[in-house]
Amino acid sequence: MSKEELKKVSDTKTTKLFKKGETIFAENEKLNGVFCVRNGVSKLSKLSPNGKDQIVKLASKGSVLGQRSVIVEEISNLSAVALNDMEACFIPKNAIVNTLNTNPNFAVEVLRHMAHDLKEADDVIVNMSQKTVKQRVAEAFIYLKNNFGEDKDGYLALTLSREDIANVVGTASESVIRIISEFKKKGLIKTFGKKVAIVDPQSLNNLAEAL
Amino acid sequence: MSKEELKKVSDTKTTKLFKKGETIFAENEKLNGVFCVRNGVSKLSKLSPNGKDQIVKLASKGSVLGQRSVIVEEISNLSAVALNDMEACFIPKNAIVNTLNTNPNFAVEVLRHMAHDLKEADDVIVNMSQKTVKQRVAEAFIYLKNNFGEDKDGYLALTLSREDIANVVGTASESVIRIISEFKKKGLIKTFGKKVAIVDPQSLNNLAEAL
DNA sequence: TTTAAAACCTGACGGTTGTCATGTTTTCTA
DNA sequence: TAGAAAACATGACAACCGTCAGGTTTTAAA
Repeated sequence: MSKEELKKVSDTKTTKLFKKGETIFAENEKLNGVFCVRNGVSKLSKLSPNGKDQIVKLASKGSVLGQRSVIVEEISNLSAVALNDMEACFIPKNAIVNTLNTNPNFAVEVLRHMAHDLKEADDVIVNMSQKTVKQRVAEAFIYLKNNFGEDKDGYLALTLSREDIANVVGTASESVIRIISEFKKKGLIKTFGKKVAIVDPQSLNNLAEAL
Repeated sequence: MSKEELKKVSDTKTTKLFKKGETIFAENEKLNGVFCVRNGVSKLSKLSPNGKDQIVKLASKGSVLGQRSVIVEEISNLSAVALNDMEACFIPKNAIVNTLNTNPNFAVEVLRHMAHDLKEADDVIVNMSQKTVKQRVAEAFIYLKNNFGEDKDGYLALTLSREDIANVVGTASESVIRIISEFKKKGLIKTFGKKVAIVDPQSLNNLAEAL
């Protein structure tokens, strides 16, 4: 959703706060508006029949949550949970729908945004189905670095639990833990508590791309 | 893309024919329009770094190919290949873009369609990352039945090669072959040449859903 | 119709990965 | 701050699955 267009609407709205771990909306919930992330990061996930939670996307500042469901007027297919303390503003459904129907530019902006998401989703499908767990973990670290950056000591700015990493990558947390300690032994990454820092980006990338 | 809206445009266009196996467009190709499928089925796939082709979507009558890339004005992220003899009409880029910018209804229709694709993609991500190969093969057969139907003898109307099934499911063709013969032994399916018929939909479904 | 190529099938085998079990460390909260 | 709960870590083990290697059958082309 376009930042400029949204600003018009969102600036008139008050900001909601969500604490770490708090649910913004659940799967199969009827949404009567979207949430625009101002601060913090949210995980969008879907429960699979085997009882595990698959994280489909990590949404940070500038992302809009729930737009898909609002547009097609369906209950949500994903749940959104705060990974750290978050600020988000709520935009009611009718504000969105009205603007969509009257302002072609807005519709096209939203369309562009969704087209981007769709491409990303295609890439995820290919990665999930063609790469090994080890490659996917390597890729996840690269993704976290590229999208959320590093802190002043070089550690990934977004710290995920081993469990959450497992849910991004689609594996068991034990496997993630094992792979992390393997990467450490090989000098690809280092850790401090839950924090992870990429030490050898080149080798990590080669591993992820199967070179 | 909305069938009504598209009809206006597409009815003025001539139909192109593609033979089985023919490429409609390749990955990383610049598209100057979209293809609207009139007849036949196309596979949309993406080459993964390990050299395997991942089929992301099967598109049949009514589907539009290439709209994502045209809308965001990027080269295509997928390739489209005919699985059987196809009829498709070509709609040039500017016709799409013009209508998008002037007709909000059209934009919203396209948006709805893309939102649907996005939800489907999310589901595929969950399936790929959380289910076993066996479950995914079972699900693929159910999908083929629900989306393309059966012929008069009860065989799936769309016949895929073992290789293509493997590329849908994200595995090796040998694994697909082995799983097919296992399903046959268990009385879940039967085959005649390359053709597959679902014999026990209930059990097949239970298997796919991990019940 | 003959022949080559492609698709299909099966077996063997080893690496990968999920599960269970158990122990340690960290985090949360009363 | 003590105790409980959650998260992290590691080992053992079996099932899963990809790969290789060798066949057979089907398809397509000469």
